[in-house]
Amino acid sequence: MKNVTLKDVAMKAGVSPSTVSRVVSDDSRISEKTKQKVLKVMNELNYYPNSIARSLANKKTDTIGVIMPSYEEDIFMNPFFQEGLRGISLVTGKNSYDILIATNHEGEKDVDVLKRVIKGNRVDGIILTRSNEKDESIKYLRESNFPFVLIGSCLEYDDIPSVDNDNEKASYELTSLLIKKGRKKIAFIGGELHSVVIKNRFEGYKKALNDNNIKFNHEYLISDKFSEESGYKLTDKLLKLNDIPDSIIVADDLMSLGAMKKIKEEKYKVPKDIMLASFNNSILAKYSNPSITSIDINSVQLGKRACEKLFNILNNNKKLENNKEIVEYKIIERDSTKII
Amino acid sequence: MKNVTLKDVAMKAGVSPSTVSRVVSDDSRISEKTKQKVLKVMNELNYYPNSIARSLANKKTDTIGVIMPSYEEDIFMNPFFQEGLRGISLVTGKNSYDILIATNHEGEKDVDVLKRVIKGNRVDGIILTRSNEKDESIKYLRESNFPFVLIGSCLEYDDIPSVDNDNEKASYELTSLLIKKGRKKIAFIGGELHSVVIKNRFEGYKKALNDNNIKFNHEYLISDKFSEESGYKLTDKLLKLNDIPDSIIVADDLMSLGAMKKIKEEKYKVPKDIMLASFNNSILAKYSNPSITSIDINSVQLGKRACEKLFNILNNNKKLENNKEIVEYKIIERDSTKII
DNA sequence: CTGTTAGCGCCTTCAA
DNA sequence: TTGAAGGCGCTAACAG
Repeated sequence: MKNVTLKDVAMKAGVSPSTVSRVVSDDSRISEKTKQKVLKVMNELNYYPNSIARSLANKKTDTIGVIMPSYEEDIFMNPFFQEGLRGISLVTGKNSYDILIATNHEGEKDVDVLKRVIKGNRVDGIILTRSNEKDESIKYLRESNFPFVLIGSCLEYDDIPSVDNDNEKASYELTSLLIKKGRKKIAFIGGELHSVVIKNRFEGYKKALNDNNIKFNHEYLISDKFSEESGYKLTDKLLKLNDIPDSIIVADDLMSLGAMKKIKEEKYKVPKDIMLASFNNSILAKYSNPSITSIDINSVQLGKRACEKLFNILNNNKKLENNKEIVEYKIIERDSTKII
Repeated sequence: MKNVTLKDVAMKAGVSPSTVSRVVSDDSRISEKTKQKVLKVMNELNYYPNSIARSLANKKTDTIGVIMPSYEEDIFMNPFFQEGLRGISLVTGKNSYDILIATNHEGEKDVDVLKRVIKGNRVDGIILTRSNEKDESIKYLRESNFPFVLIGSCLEYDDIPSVDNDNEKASYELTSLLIKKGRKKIAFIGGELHSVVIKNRFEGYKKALNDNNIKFNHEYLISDKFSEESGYKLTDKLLKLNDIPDSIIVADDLMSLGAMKKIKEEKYKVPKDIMLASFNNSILAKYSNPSITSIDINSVQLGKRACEKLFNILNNNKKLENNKEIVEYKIIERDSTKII
């Protein structure tokens, strides 16, 4: 069963293909009468435009590419990405766009995926969902001048359109909260250190210590992968120090669950012996026992704003809006930092 | 800066376009020598094929469509979809495919999205991530004879290529577990009742009751949306009955957290007063307090197998393999059903 | 093994 | 307001 083409519609309606094309793309210069006639035939024939052919002709795909972690990475499962995707899909839907999730083909590095997708004309724009130090993808996108928005921040360039929380400030506040509660031996557990988010959070932590005349103890900074298991292992290290911390800032809820598990196993009490404060405020933090104080980073909003910004760029709505947009965070204080 | 085309490569290499095309598609009937020559030029010119043009010419997009819940639905946030997507992306990557997430454009119903994507030639195949009773999407896909695989089951047709757990059996086992522990007043909290998964799980529950000569109490079956909040509210209803249940089967971890919260608020003890057993075994179940017995449905595997099945269909690897594939589940028993 | 010739289905000048 | 013609970049016969 062959697909109905624009030509078929044209024939049956007794008009030229270009006329039908104009109806499809809602061109104004066309009489209401022929428009209705064509629409009727389109309906009768159950015609749908071939979007591949359209894309080829007008160089527009009505698709944006979202770069997620590759399936091998633990972080793929972080609720953050799902929430961000939800925000993005809300905006793409409103703009009649769809989303392409490019996956790493055999042997492809992240930049290769980008190149293939962009040079292959598969998308009109890109959303990056995270950033690393000296990020190759950002570098490539910037140099190729392809429309994109970063969820996160970029350390090297100042002209990257991006949406992010003020992670440094959030971390500063979170650390200050612990200090206010009388804690001085505050450790920091992070995910991969080349990740910009982690760097920012670490900076805020260090600054808070500094501003409160607490000297930074190198033993108290440890980091590894972004997983629950890694939270567990890192905490184990902390608890084996001669001078164990009285509180921990953890860069992600998932990791903090691992941390909590280890702390309990070693018979320490949260928050009495060790306070715990974390980031991302996924549902995990709320239902942990004790519940975990966490920074709500509003991931859905991050995705939403990133996508809106991308559409602004695509539509050339001048870049009057600031390149770097900040989404508000909120400290959700829970039992893990409440003195009882 | 115009993109380098196949033609440019052909000229510079001194061969015809078709020769270059053959190199791109790794056609066998071409001499190693010219192949190398062309590859060299492709490299020099930094050529990438325009995949839109390819698709138009050969009617193949190297993309599969994954139908997720729309952004308005609470269930969008269920970890299940993220895990399934991870499994899918593993397989698409291996097959050099990408994933299109079609979003509901303004005013589009679910079937409309399907039609647009399929008739628009945007994908080679579709993966449906859930199913409802009298599912319009399934009906449409089946009738249009478009390659697709369902993660889940279909009640109406027997010839739908699908991958699913044996949810009825799983639920039967879970219920039997509670019965074995001496519970007789077992309630069932489900998500939307038109969802096939819920129906299956409910059937298993009922069958287990039946086989154990426990009469099914209609007051003990309640259901609503697939959210934490709905779990909370539904449990509230249960606890207001004259004869409150001594255990609850909950159709999803997220809901069971809501249930747990309500139970605690009303000062009942889990598992002593009320046992709780749930489905999906997301990390939430593990870290709840008390931890929740849950069925591990192996979502990543569901996604993976669904995608592999889809590729089998696309490659005409005869349908020798059974249409309905079952992925094993596992009961993970935790504190919420352990008598202490 | 390689080149030539037509399209794939649509959009976009340009002319009428 | 409409139609004709050419082209988007690539592939698929068909020759040779």
